[in-house]
Amino acid sequence: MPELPEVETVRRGLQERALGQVVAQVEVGHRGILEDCSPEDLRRLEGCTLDGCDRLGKYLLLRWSGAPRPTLVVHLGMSGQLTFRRADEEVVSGMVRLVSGYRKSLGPPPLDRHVHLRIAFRSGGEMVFRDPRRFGRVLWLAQEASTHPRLERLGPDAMSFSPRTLARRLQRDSTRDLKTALLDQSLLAGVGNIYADEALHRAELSPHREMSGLTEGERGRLARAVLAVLKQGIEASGTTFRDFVDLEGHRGSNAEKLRVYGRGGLPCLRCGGSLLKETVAGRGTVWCPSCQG
DNA sequence: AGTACTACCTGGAGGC
DNA sequence: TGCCTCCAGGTAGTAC
Repeated sequence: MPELPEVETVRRGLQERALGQVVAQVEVGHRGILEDCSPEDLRRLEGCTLDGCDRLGKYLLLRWSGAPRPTLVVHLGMSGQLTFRRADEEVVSGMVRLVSGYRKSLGPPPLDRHVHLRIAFRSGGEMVFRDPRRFGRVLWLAQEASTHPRLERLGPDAMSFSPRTLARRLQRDSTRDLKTALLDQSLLAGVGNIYADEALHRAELSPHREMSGLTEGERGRLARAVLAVLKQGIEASGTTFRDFVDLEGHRGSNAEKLRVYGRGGLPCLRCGGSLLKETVAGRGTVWCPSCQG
């Protein structure tokens, strides 16, 4: 379930490893992941150079040189994996490994049924988007200045806030419960189910409380908690429960740091009470009724 | 207008 | 062992 820290992990990988790559060939597998664009649109990337990689909430924005400077927008959905390997690397069990002795590509193998986009580079490397559950999406912005309804709906990126400005932002919410508000990408972009639960636990606030009913102190606590859990997730290269991997196929290490998500029925690590798992805002939610008030 | 709920999708886990 | 059912969740669309 890639949320802001997982997407940021992939972005940093692209920044370090894939900038400057020139596209040789674009292949599309399942075209259902394409939104408002066609395989023919994506093939216009051929000859373009990857020269920037930004992130907005859970969306990756891959900027390419060459007029009119197209942007490829990628959302990893639930199970999406974006990986890159150089010509002198191979993929073993999903992980990118250096191969001894440079081996020129013998031509790409057929796409596995979960690979929906493969971008081969002139260097012999390639970038692959794989997504078994197909909740992921790829959007195509033909020009630098163009945008997309999905991006226009997003609020400010969660990591763009200071604790104080985030607390002020949260104050604008109405009577919705905290869990619902944190998941609303138009309020702030990037928080998903895992980090919402972690933030609420850290802030010692019940997911059922109303945002508009928080005291100023509680809102400040929540804002600091949101930023802290996201920061911790980024530092651990993301949370891998099942599918998430970074650009090189490595799992993130934040799962072992989670204090509530996936721990329903187990003792609370803060007070020892039993963690409750229930459905809030239509999502599995784990929290501690004895210390989250 | 603002809010709430459901469909989409597949692999893995658990039950029998 | 094998088959069936259920569950996970981000987003858009629909219903209210």
